[in-house]
Amino acid sequence: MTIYQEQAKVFKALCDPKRLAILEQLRSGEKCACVLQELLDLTQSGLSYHMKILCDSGIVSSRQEGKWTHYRLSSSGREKAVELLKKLTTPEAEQGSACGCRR
Amino acid sequence: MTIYQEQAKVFKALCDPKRLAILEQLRSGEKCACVLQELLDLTQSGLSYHMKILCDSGIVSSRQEGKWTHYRLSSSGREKAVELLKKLTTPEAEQGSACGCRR
DNA sequence: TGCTCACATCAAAAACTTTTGATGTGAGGT
DNA sequence: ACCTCACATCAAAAGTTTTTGATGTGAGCA
Repeated sequence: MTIYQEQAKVFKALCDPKRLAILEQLRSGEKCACVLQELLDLTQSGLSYHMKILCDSGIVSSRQEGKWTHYRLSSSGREKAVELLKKLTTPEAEQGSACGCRR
Repeated sequence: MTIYQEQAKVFKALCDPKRLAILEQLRSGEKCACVLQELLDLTQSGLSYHMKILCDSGIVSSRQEGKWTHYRLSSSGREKAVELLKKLTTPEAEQGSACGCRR
């Protein structure tokens, strides 16, 4: 896997409308799989597929409680994603605390 | 087009390895199409296809100079993308300047 | 132990994206 | 006016992702 494919993973997680709808639900707090499935009208295996992609990307984390799986937004995942996005789209000279001084 | 599809557009731009390689080239400064094509060993129509996606997403902007097209990173595009990413992945309660006070 | 429920995994089909090679378009030079 | 160069657009093929329905797995309860 190239570095570009590795970096692309978190953005792939964000580029499907159903996954964005899942994230919107998680913004209001932790939800278990069966609740998400019902709220978003997804099939069971469809939800499972999308949750795997979201968790693998790091922006969602999960917690088991008996038979149930609860999902929530991960703040460390968010921070990593934001940093990566900035890194990929900021000109070299401007990175870090851009100062503009000559030295 | 749903709001989710609209929001997904900027992340779609970021989730292809060739487009990430193009962004990396643009980080060191504006480049014209023919230079990018040569540096990244892409076909002419292939480059054109990817540049359209990058420009449509807002993270790259272009400038004509006679027959040549020059591409560069757009700082407003970057800022919008970062804001959108934060918005999509931050719990409702935490948004804005999170304070934690009771009122 | 055996049953059920919640979720994961699988394989095939459907939907989408990217690549390729051909052709279109418009700026600039002769 | 005509030619060439730089890039855009197109349509078909190749590749990838998503959906679907079936089956697997492991926790908890009778």
